[in-house]
Amino acid sequence: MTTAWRARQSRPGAAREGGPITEVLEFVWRRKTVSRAEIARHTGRSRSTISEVVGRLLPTGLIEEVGSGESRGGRRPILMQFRDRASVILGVDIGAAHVSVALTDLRGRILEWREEDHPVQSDPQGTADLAVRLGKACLAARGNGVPAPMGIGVAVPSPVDPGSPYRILERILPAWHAFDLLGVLRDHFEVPVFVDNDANLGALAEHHWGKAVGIDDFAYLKVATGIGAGLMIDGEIYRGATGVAGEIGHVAIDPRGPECVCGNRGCLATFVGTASLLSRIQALLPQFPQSVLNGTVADIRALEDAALADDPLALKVVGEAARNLGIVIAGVLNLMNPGSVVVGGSLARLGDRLLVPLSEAVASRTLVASAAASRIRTSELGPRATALGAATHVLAAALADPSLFPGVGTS
Amino acid sequence: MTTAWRARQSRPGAAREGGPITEVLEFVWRRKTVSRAEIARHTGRSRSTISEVVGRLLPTGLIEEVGSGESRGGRRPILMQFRDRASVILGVDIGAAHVSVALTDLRGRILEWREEDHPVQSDPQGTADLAVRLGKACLAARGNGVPAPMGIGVAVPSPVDPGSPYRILERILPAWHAFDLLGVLRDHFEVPVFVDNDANLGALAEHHWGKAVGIDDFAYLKVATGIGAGLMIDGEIYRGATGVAGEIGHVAIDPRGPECVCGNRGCLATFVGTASLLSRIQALLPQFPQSVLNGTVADIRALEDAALADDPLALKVVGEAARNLGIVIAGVLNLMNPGSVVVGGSLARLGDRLLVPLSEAVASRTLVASAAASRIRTSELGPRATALGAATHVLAAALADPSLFPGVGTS
DNA sequence: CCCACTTTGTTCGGTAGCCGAACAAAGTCA
DNA sequence: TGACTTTGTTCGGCTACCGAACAAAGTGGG
Repeated sequence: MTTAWRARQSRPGAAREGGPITEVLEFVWRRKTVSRAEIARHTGRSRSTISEVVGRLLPTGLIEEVGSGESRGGRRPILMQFRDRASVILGVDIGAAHVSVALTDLRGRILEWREEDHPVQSDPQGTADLAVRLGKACLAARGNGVPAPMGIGVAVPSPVDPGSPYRILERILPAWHAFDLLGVLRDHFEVPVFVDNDANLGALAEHHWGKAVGIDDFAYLKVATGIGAGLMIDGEIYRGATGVAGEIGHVAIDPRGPECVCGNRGCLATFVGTASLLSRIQALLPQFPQSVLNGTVADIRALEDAALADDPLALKVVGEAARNLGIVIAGVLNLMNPGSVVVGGSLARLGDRLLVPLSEAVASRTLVASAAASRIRTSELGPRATALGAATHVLAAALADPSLFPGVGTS
Repeated sequence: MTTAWRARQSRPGAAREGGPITEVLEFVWRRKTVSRAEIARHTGRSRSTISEVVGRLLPTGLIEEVGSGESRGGRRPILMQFRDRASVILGVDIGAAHVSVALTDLRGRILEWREEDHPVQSDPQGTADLAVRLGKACLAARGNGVPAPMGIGVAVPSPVDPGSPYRILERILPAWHAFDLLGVLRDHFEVPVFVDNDANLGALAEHHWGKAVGIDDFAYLKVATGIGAGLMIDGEIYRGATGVAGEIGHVAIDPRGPECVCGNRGCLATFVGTASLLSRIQALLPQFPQSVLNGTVADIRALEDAALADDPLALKVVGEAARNLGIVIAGVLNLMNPGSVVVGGSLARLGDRLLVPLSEAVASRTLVASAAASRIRTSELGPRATALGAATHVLAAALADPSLFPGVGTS
């Protein structure tokens, strides 16, 4: 029963949301230094309004005055900047078999980092305790200078229901049924806690710090143990009707392909999942006796390292995966027409070794008109991208509504 | 350079856009009859605000008072309703080889209908003239009772650039390069003109009058001469970065399939386009000598009629197309997780004969969790859906911003 | 050096939008 | 008949924002 009436003629660049406080805050955040008059010019608000808003924002500590700038023929402007160190954020990455925690400032810099393997699937309480412990370790390592974080973001390897984000993981991990991970974190740190799917948060990280800065419509593919996509539409993460948008692991790419655990044939997951890649190595080893992978323990990191060393077997396996990935990405391009595609996850470190065969597969399956095909890139955020995205979620919430975080200027 | 900062924690049902005028207008439109107090309760605004807004809306003629309703224990409410006949709208459907025009009231009722075949692809000026002539014929047929329409909506069989919607059709139809169809219509009727892609407008029509009423996230597939999709996301039509979102005709579904005009292999268009279906009939005719299609002129309408008569050959061809369509729809479900899928276009009249094999193909390719798979339906709007959607676009614009249409209450 | 002109930032009414309270009108129910 | 409800309107007030006016602080030409 949502509002049925919102379609209208598109009006580019006329969107103004969240009120002037948000507007000013986001503008200051984006620039290095900026004056009141400049804000007024760029936002279209009057100088008096901006002056008043800035006056209310200064005591929060989120922005600060920082000397005066060059004159443009009149009085010199008072420059202001965003206080990146006004507070800190904890970003928690719950992986399939590990937990990692990043402590970041408000500019996405990772101040501290803790990571530990853990049987996440079978042990919810232990996972929650571990997340708390790692988070406390991050805070303790910074000493007295850093007070309580302004919020905690959590990335989970599972769809998140947009309606009730506090029931998570149940679908995929039965042991987590009704376990309140967020409640544990909230009780321990006493700050707001946000959750989202890991691929969605990876997309958010790319949107703020990575290859999708300034691009409001793009698709992010996380290629690691599993495979998932995060879709950003008009600057917001798209979750779909029931929160499972982007679950592309079981898109069929070959009706005659191998059987998948989901019961179908030729799912993408049967071609590019970790397990699939490793078994593919085993199958091809006899043909590549001189491969560095021969005799080693099958491991996704070993595969990546071998590919980076231009091992023929590794390159062949990666190339096959890239082409299959390309089939799905071509479908995404044709259907959604994103402005860009960013490939993340551990395989992204392969760079062009992944991108070249992938782009070829995409180009051969996309209309020439869809020039977006040329804008496929690999992420450079590395293995900490997911935790960073989790922290970014909190930052975005803070910029959108600073009143949610009253105790920011305490530091 | 759009606003980079809009991501935030999802807040269900808290969206309030367009100001109270729009809000009241849309609410009255959706209900049959409604009182001021009821509007206040449902919108969350105060009674005083609603009273004032209604006072400003009444003289426009868009809404009217219509007696009093049942008491709920106190004073009887003054009921109001939307004036469906306050104005009329022209909806123009530019097809591949025909032009059709619908004259509708503000409730989507088609008051007049004109249709004529025309070589659209090669004759832009003639097409524009025909559209003007059919539009005038519709208006003339209603006699003196109906004044000038409040606006004109145009559906074109081509992507529309969301940034500059006045350059259309060029990509696919070179003869239309720089031809200003919208300008011709605007000059002749002197009212606002809106354009969009036919599949997008089909989706809009379903959203207002068809199977997607009340559903803000869904995918509409138009299956006719060609195949295209219209995506509605959060109540708005999604166009993608360059306006070609939903162009699914060349999504690859079988890497070993037949070659397509686009140069790839196994495109959806090679399986379900009109030409493909007809050639498939020819290929199978020898196996079905008793088919009613034997000896007739190959024609898409004949195929549909035969299928409706349960002709085995027709059912086989339709079933194959449905299964191939199902592969793509499964991909759409996995990627976008829409709340519903509506299949439109001429093939939709086959109903369950299309839907049953299609749903089977989808179910076998979708995760069980994605219950959305069960919500695939065929449109019932019929062959006038596209023109109706074009008119609906104008209606939606009017409800969103009634000030755009000053001369409404003239009738 | 002086004076006209700019730009910045603040102050100060004024306006528009919306709300809550109060109130009259019109009803129900015991 | 009287107490209580609901509706719709009026009115005072609050908030957000703007434009105009102004002081502060600069530039540049003569």
